[in-house]
Amino acid sequence: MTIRLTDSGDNNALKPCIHDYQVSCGNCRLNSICLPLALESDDIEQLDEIIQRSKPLQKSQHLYREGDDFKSVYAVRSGTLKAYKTTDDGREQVTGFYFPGEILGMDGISNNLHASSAKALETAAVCEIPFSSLEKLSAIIPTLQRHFFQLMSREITDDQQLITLLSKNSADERVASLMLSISTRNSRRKLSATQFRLTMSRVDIGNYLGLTVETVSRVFSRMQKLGILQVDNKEIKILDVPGLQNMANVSS
Amino acid sequence: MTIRLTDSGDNNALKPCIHDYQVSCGNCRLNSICLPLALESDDIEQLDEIIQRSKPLQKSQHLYREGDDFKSVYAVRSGTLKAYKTTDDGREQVTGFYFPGEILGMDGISNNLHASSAKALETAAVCEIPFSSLEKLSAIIPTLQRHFFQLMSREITDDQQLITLLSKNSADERVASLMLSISTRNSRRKLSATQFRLTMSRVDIGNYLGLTVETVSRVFSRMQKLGILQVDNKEIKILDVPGLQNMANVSS
DNA sequence: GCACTACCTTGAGGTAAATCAAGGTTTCAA
DNA sequence: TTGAAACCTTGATTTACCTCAAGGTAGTGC
Repeated sequence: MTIRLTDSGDNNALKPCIHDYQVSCGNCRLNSICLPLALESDDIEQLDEIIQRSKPLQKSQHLYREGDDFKSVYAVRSGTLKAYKTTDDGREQVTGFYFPGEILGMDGISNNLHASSAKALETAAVCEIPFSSLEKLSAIIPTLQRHFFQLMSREITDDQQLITLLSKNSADERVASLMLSISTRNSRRKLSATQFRLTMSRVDIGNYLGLTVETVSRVFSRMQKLGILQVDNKEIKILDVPGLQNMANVSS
Repeated sequence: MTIRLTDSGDNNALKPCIHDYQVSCGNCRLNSICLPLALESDDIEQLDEIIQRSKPLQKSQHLYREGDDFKSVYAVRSGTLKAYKTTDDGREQVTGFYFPGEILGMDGISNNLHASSAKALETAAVCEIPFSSLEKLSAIIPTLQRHFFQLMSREITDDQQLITLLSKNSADERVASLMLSISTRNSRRKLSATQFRLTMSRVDIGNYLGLTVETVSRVFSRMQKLGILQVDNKEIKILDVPGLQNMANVSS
């Protein structure tokens, strides 16, 4: 992962130094679910030019902090991040988990300051999209403008979903819903919908769902006992999808 | 508010018939806090042209319903509206209250379907802003594009605020926060920050804050007993602003 | 490999808010 | 003006989740 300029003396020495975080949107395997979605190939090239790819974040490193000047939004390339706010009385509120192909940082647009902090839950790579360039490009590529409006709107509906979950659902329902959400997002990325490793701690999950660690832990134990989930620390296997959906209280 | 065509026989009879919902953005007293904010006067004229003003909604009439085709976003001109979703098991989740100068309907952009319903809490007038026109205009008026991005971002941060409130705060804190929010939004519109009439029922408040009616009612009684609020049914008078802020647990 | 720390689980007991219940008030239409 | 429906308040009881407590497990740096 480190840049090794002293690798070799021959003329092709630079080639192996083009690291995978320098892959362009056109080649990126996430382009069908990420910002380039629905763009023409020459539009993708224009988008490519404004995007900055930097070296990966280490676990627990911050991408930005609440109150930082807002300059860019970010697309997750690999790994997972959590976004969180610190409340007036110093406690933490996790506002979202972000997986590859998802965009974060849009909450900073309104005041030109990041409204939340973002931290890597594991080694993670992101594409930085300078917002001023994105604005200019949006004005000339209607599809891009539309798509970015849709992404922001999506963030709103996701938040509303969480509001409903927090306001109306039991601990069991909340945890079940999160497991289903992770499952769905995994399958969008062509990963297993039934088996995955949680990158966030029980504390983070509880924090996101408005529950204590103990409650989250008890829900997992209960689900395991019911044969809905197989839980081995962070390793999750969904054994009974309909059972989980039923527990989450969702129709279909 | 009623149309009186038989008012008078003289030539000026039509003048009083130009109702206030036909006022242009340029003349609207809300233009400093609404969508035209920060626009140049000729830009405002262009915006004016795409905006449709129709006759007011009666109390409990819907502006749009969850699942309706998404065509427009709306700016509240007068009155109050609530946005709500119906959960899978048929219960209602209020996702927001909208006051004059505020924009609603942006959650419909992501799927081209309204993600929530909007209902008037009292007689209310709105300006309809067809989204496709707004998109086109945004591409040629950078300030408008920026401003609309900011409005959407603002909706996201507001939702995150509510998420935190639901996840971390007690019933007292939630109700106190809502009272402060209404107070702040009133003063933005040059109305009294300390005295107002609630347009929503206790059920709506509870629904929005993730509480039952009974709890909301008890919190109001408690606040009254503590001399923080004077509550006379829907009429609210804030007697002790610092006390209310203290109860809401906000740092000033 | 060991020790330190962070993380996870389980149990017992307490509590804020939900539920259930009943009576009062306001609103609105006939 | 009256009656019905919607809305609001207050009390008693229940409950889901929190808090406190303690022990176990996994990960990490020396």
